[in-house]
Amino acid sequence: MNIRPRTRATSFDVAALAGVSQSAVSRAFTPGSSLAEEKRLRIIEAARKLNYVPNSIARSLTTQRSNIVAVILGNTANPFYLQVLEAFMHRLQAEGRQVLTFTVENGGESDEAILRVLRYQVDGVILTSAQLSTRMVSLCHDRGIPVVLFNRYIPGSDASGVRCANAEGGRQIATAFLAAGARSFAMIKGDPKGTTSQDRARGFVDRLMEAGIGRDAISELEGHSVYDGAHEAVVREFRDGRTKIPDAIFGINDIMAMGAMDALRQRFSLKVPDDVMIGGFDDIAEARRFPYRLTTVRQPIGQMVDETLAILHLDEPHRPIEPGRDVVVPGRLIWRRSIPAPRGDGETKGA
Amino acid sequence: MNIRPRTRATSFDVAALAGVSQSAVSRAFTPGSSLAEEKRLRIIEAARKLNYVPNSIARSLTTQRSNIVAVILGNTANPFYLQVLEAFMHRLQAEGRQVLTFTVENGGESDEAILRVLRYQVDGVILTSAQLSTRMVSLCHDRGIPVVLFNRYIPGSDASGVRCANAEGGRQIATAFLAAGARSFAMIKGDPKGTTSQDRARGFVDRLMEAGIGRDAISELEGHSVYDGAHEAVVREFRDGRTKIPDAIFGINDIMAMGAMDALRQRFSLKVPDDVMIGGFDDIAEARRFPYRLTTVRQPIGQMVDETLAILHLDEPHRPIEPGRDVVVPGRLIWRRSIPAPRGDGETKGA
DNA sequence: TTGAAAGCGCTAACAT
DNA sequence: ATGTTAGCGCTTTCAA
Repeated sequence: MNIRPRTRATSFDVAALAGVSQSAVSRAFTPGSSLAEEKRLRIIEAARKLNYVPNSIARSLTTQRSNIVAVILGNTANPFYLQVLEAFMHRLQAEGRQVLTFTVENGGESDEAILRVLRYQVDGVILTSAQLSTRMVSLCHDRGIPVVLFNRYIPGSDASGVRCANAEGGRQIATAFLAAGARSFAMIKGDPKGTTSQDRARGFVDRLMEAGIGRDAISELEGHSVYDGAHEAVVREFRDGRTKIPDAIFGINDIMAMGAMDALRQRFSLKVPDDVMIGGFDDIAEARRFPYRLTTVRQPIGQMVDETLAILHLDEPHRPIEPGRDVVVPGRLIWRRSIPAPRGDGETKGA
Repeated sequence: MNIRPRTRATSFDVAALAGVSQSAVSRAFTPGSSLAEEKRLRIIEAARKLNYVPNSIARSLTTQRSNIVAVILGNTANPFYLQVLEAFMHRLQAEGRQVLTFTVENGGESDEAILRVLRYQVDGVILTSAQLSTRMVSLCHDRGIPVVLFNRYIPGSDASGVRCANAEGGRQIATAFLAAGARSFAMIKGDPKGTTSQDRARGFVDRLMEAGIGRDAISELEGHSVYDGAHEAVVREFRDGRTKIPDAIFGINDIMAMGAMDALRQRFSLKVPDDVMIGGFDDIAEARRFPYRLTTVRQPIGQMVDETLAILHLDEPHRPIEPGRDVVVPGRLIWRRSIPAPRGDGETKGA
């Protein structure tokens, strides 16, 4: 407590104090390396005395592995992605890896972010809800850094992606609406450049049209993937009273469904689901709460995270990067209160 | 596109291609270093051809600066801290720094997290809502790494902290309740080890007692700083009908106020503010929305982030670390609907 | 302005 | 099992 070293102890300092060679110190901190137990203990003790902490930066320089994974977030306004970030942090931390976090504008280009994380020799890059040029993908792949898109895919790209069965999910919501008797619809779409929004909308519309619903009975609003965007879109669309409020509204993601729901109640004093039914997608924690109790398609975050990490194969750095895999996992419809349940089966577990 | 280098180009490769020395390449990527403009251009061009990206890991090894700041999150279930993380990411990214993110159990020990980020030679550590042993603080300070606690302080500790005027905020909520005519109260407290919760509660109680309210008219619930915790605490407390529901409930933070509000409405069919009034703290985005419209004390996140970064003084690595500063910034009461406004001034801007 | 050379703290052959 | 040594890719004196 008295002396302030002012400078960090190195493995040499520890070696000197413990009376061993520097490489012994290195070995003492490398699980699985051969070192006499007695010696290891002596080294650990010396290290403790000197407040020695191994320098991972130096380590990375020689091993060519940083143990750092970059997570680039494209839409922090959507709690879903924060939940995803949390899941990645937990998993990666448990494996002894570090997470370097980045945000880019909602749905914006992540090229600059990639360039920056590349400098830090990250072992892998995870991208959520952000655009990515193919040039950046090959830049990463050329240096042996796998890139995986979470909840996105770029057709024909070298980058792999993990996503939910979006079109199928859209269909599920459509089916639920139909079962509840809806005949006119609106959907609030998100980022027009993102495949996620497109796919969900496509599945939704396809299913409706299969049921004989006309295209003109399905209107489209732009909510820009955020709460306020959906809120404003709804107010704007129905404010003048000339546009009839549809029987059912599909928010392409929960946060927009919530924005729409609040707008409907606040500005038009409508009841959900009595006056309008609403469906969402994601199953974020917020949407499960009392004021919303949103019927939605749950994205299995845990499973998607697992798949993402599997593609990254951080443990086997030398395994070649598999190009352009597109892993899709099924979502699950969670019945809550925002769509009347067909045969009164009410709220499913998970509410 | 044809050749896959399989190995990253180094400054030597670039130097060779550009016909200059390796140090020239280094200078070309170091703003402010003296290098003929013509040469710099040639180097940049060669670098582009080789897809060269400077290796920050190697750079850090010599400069002893990593340009990485660690953010350790102690309660990711509270959106407030995610908002804080976002703010830090924005600010730090804009300055060209990287953010290494960590989560620890809600209110848990962050010692292990510190040890891990220390290995990466981070330039500074920001801690939100987590406990920290004084030993870790000196470990960091001894190596010249400043630590600052966000929204927390440890009396007598060497670690600096930035926080809101918590006690004063608690007083403001109490004053608002009193003005609205409340005479019986409950407060939902968070992490009992955290000073934040304690301070807010203290200010709240002090103010009430000054107004002649008896200590027995103020009950205390434990909400563990999370939505569900507050929800359950409220249900548990009032379920049997023997405990009278108070006039006003203070959620020590917004997310708990929301949980309480939902419990009151869902389980006891109570109206807010007609039957119970509710006050919060933080002013998170969720609490501003239609179903909640919570009257709360806004924490000026931007200002707090500024103060935090000022203490970190990342630009002047050699300036000594100022020990144990405790910066407190004032919060502001935001009137919304969960407490009846005294003279009908209703919703303040920011609703 | 430019290049040569000495490290930064560590790992990993290699030799013992 | 342990020590010696040669780098990892960069920055930074120091000379020229």
